[in-house]
Amino acid sequence: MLTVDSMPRHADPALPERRRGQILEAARACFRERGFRQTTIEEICAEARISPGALYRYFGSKADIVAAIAIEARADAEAALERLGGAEGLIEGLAALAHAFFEAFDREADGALLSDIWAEAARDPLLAAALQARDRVAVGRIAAAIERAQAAGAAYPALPPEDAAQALMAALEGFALRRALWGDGGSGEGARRFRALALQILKPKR
Amino acid sequence: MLTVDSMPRHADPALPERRRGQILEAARACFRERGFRQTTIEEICAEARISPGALYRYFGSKADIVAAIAIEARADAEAALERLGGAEGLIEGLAALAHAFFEAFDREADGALLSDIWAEAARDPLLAAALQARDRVAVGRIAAAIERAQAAGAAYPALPPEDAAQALMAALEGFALRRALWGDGGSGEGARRFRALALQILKPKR
DNA sequence: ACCTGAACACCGTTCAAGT
DNA sequence: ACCTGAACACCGTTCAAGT
Repeated sequence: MLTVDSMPRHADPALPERRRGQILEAARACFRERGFRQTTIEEICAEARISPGALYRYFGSKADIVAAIAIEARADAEAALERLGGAEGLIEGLAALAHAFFEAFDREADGALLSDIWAEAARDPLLAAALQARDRVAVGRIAAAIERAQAAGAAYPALPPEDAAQALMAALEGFALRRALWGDGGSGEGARRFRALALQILKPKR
Repeated sequence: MLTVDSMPRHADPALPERRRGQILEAARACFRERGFRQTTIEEICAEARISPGALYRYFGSKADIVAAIAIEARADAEAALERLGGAEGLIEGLAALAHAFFEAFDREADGALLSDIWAEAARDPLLAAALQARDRVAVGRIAAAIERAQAAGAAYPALPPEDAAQALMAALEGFALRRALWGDGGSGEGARRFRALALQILKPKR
């Protein structure tokens, strides 16, 4: 016989999102501690106080978990894109983007996350597409900012804005990788180098 | 009783090198077919016609095998560094380097090898150091070529030669990654972009 | 000295059973 | 509806035994 208490209830609609957050939080803690490959699902489960079976209800695979973390980290960094004005703010804005980019990956894990996500993307077309989509937004924003600066007479790249933006993003990732692999330059060094490059590419010829 | 035939013989001193080559060859074939992570040691052994026990006599781990392949691939690409003259040959030489770099990784495996090696290096300090050593040579050679070009009046980067060289290598790796992850541009496209960037960084101001 | 291949160890993932 | 945790599957690596 059904009592009020035994009546079927609707599931808490916020549960999935909460669980995902709980798992990502735990995973981030573990990755920071031991790196992506050395942490086991079991460890993430222990940290999240959840069973493997439950975890796999919310993420399809271990790779999905890293993907989610890496995409969030990039999103954080790319918030700096919103503040990208044209004209004189351009170089400073790009330097801030670089700074945010490096910071985000330093914070979320050691830099290993950066290369792990690329390795993962190389064999997961869905992840590759997700990264590409973010990249396109970034390149588009930077190119637009360059065009605004050009219109204001504050930048004269010989490269088309789109190509310049592509080169800047490629270099940004290259610098980030160097930083991750061999701690190239302390905290501000990568950002300083990136800034110098941006200046060289974008500043007006005399 | 010892007969001549049963007397201990000196081992073939060339055997280790031959075995390593045989294993690397087999591994390259497998990686090209299926990518690094999907190929198992067992498959490499089958391709090399050798047992797991024998394989582990010549390589300490699966990661060591990838490392050896990646370092060879880089060495191939960097042969272009030797041909890096100063003055007007500079830009063309850099374009050739980029071309060789992309080619080498296209050939050895899909581009996944590029990101796999970075991911591996992020947790293997020995590999990271080996890559860094190669990188330092490359940066040094490029910087020297820039200085020669400057002395000849053919290049006037506002950046110090060393910084310009670092930026070029970072961008080269960034372009290579884009290429690997989302096939950015066909065969010549990455090299073309890199060339345009080098020109922008290095060419004299008017 | 060099090799074989069965056994081991270690995870990522699944699934039958619980509430 | 959501969860548990034991079992499974798959590989990288080792090692006792062979030649």
